[in-house]
Amino acid sequence: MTEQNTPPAEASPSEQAGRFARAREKQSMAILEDYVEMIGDLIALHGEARVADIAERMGVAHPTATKAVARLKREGLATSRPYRGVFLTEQGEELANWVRARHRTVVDLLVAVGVPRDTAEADAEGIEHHVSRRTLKAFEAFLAGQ
Amino acid sequence: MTEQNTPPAEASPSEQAGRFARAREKQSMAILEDYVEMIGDLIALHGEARVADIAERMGVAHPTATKAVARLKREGLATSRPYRGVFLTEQGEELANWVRARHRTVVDLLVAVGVPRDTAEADAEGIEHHVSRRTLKAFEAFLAGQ
DNA sequence: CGCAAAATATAGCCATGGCTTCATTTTGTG
DNA sequence: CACAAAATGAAGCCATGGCTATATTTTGCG
Repeated sequence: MTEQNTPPAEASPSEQAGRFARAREKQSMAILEDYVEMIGDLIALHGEARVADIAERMGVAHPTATKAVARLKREGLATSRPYRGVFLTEQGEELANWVRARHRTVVDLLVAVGVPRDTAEADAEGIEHHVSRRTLKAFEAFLAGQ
Repeated sequence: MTEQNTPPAEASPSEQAGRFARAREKQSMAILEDYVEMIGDLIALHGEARVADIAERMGVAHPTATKAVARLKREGLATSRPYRGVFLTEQGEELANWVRARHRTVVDLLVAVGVPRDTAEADAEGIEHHVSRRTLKAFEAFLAGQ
């Protein structure tokens, strides 16, 4: 027994089920978002995104990055030709910009409430994907009122 | 073009790779944590956790819940006998308490920075799994200093 | 007490996102 | 300019976490 916690109370089963379902949906977007942002960064940095660089920075083997790119293409977020670099479609670029902005806001908020910068960067990598527009708005307002 | 964002800059490739790898690890713990917390809640509420209830509240089909329970047993977090309810081991209970406390803290922090309560509840379901101990400490300190 | 309904388990399918291994194409250098 | 090294692609494996469909066991009620 570590602590005494307030027992449940909570919401109705179906409400709760919906929350979990939505959290799972967001998770399926998360990897897509990560790759899109990464590709955007690499293009900004090197003029193009090579599969090898994507893989290295995502911390995965290249075939994994290749598969991810295939999925991005299927979703209309990226384009590529065999043995050439990867590029973002307009839609992909928009998503990358949005994701990058959200990432910054999340990090800034964490720092604003006292989280050390490097911890904030690390945690934001997972947190950001679950921050809804509503919550993001609240974060922005809070930061503005600092 | 939606916005002009600061280009990358960022951290070294290997640092970044490490962050993504860690975020992925946390993700693999997330579902485990969700189920453990849910089982703890149901036991507090009904004296036992039935597979059917777990499935309903998690918003999944029962075989999915059964599989999850099997994994929890493998990990030493839960026990069960065929056609009987599911219970937590001591380790499972500790985890459930910790997870529940973290969830509350995350919701409270979101509310404290201006997120509407129901949005906070929903987003917390995904966010909480990526909140490190360090960040949690910062959240607690911030809430205490309100 | 027996039997139908409800709960649980089992089997087998699918997609995802990792991986390794091997083939192919590009690249750059001697 | 040829060829080795590097980059990319293709194939196939594994675990996870969903699902449906089908068996089995418990349970509760007439």
